Amino acid sequence: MAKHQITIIDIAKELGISKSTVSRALTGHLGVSEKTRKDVLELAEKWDYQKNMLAFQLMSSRTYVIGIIVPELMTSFFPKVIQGAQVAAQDAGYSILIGQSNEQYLTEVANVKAMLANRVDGILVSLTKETQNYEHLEIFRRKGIPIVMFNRVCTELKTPKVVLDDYKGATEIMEHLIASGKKRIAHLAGPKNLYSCRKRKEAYLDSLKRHNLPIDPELIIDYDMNLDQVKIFVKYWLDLPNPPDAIFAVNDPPGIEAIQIIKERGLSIPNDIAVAGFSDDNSSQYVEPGLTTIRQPTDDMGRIAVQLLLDMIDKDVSEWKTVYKVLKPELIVRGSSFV
Amino acid sequence: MAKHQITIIDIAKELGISKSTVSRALTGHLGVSEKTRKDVLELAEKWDYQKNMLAFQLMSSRTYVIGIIVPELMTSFFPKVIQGAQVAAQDAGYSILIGQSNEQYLTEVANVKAMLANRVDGILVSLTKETQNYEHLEIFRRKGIPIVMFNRVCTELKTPKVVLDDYKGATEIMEHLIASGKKRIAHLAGPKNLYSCRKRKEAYLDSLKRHNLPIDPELIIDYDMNLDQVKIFVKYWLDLPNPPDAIFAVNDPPGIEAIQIIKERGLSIPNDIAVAGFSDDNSSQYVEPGLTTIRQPTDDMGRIAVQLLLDMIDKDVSEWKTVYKVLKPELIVRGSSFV
DNA sequence: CTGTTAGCGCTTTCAA
DNA sequence: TTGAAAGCGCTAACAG
Repeated sequence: MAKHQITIIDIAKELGISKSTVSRALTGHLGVSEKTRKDVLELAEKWDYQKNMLAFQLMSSRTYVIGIIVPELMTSFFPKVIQGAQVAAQDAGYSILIGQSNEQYLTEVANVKAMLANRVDGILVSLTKETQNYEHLEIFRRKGIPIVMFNRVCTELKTPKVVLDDYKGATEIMEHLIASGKKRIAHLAGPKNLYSCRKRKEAYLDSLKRHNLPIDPELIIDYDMNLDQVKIFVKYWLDLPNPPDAIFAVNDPPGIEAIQIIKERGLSIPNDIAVAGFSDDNSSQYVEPGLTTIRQPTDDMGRIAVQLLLDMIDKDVSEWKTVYKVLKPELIVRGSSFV
Repeated sequence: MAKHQITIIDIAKELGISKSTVSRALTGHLGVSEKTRKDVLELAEKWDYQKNMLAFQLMSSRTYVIGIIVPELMTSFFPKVIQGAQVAAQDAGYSILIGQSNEQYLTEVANVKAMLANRVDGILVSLTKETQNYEHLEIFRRKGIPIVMFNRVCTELKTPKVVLDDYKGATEIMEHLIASGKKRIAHLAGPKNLYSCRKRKEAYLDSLKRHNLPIDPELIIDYDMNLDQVKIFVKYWLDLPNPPDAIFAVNDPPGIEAIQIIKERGLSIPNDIAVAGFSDDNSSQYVEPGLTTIRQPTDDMGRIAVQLLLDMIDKDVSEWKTVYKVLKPELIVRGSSFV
């Protein structure tokens, strides 16, 4: 490992000047003669000099890196949010360090520790479905490192959050299904500790009440995001003496899965059973029929989360505000609920 | 910004001992009294001490970070490879820094520079569709930082590569289509500077020749991965006096798009026209009919790439071998080509 | 305009 | 078993 990374000292030696002068020339400071500056820049270019950020970060105690921890990258949702975040971060001179928790609490904790050790200037977090303890995130506040939650947030932490108006989105789905004449709507609910899933379920229940439709406990199943089980749940519903005429899934993957199963049974979608999901996954437009869903403003979510974070960086903990930013959902009606 | 990150000095001060002793206790070195070790560890735990990796990395000139640069995260392919890489890296005590080049050469260069500045111990790269100049990657070799290419590789760089046997995969697709009785197979080819796309095209041409099928230039269109244009190309083909009876797209997104367009025309898939893609995107199983495609062993690809990289780290540049690892494709036949 | 010094937090000598 | 000093590469402060 003959890692010969060029340093300021190398350049200084070659040019026979002091390293501080080289540093000044490189950072574009005033007070360097035109000739010296030119010599330094030329040699740096020729030798592929790259500032050792490690050293710079160590002395400035700033890394200009924002950590972002997401539960998964398989559905298109998080990659889209990351894209939005990346653009905003880049504009402000920050890089993004991505951590993937794979929906596991322990991996999330490990990611958090790694980010802490790497001295990120702040982190954006979207929780795993398992996370119920927030000790690992509270450390950030204690250490004065800003943290912004997005999408998968929790009420226990006092910190800015960017979320979709899940209640409104779910209500739009329900209103749409009910307006289509559906009366026995089943709900595949998400993990109970995810706030957004609770909100969606709440909207489901409230919508039924508002329209004086009966709430049948048989039609509500808590789904822990294990796709393999969807088949069992949907078949259970289809086999009921009085099966549902619509299924509102907490997000798109199980909605897509449900469509497959219903088609296998030879039932008609949406006439026999309508299906709706949430979050507009890439695949949802391609299923046959297309899956009715809620589109989230992913770009905005990433951008706003970064902005909130940048606002906190440089400010004292005492000045931090716990903004709660709620974004608007957009109903996307496709063939799974509408002919 | 009252960032009060606990340091070894803080602990040393509190305990009234020297920082070197604290360091020794923390790193589990011998030659520390039981009591001192216990005191230090307890206080560290109590105060949430996190080693400042920046400082450690600066002195050890090792970051234990592997950079991975991918062109996009929207299709499920790269996230899957990353997942495989992440597991392998984690097992070896490395973290992964993800850079997304958005298929833009300049962004790729910027990513590379950022990784260099952050002193990653090595990088995995999959090129953008635009990349034709490899100067930014050659720097790594000069600096003694290992680099492994995967999926989107180039012949110009002497460095280990992990790729799918694109020629074989494309041949399997072609053999399958031809065996299904298709005789006028169109090919939506990928960007010319992507080696894997050239190989797929080569297989397309060779397969036609082998079966004494005519090669019609009208049926070969170079597609620059701009999805919007697919509509134009496919319509052009459909409007030919003698339209194709099958379309082999260089990857899945345009294949899926083609299916939509053909269906809009009221043509039957696969009877009138069969369609095939490449890489088995998540969405491909959900289109109607399902898209015939080639599955890549994404997990293996990520894992092997990391292994090759780790083999190079610590070794001198002179010992680096330019392994060329070729993985086996798997043909996935779905309704778009088979009834 | 340029050189010298000190220090970011850590580990690793070398001494005691 | 412990402490003191040096150094990783950089920049800011202070002299000259």
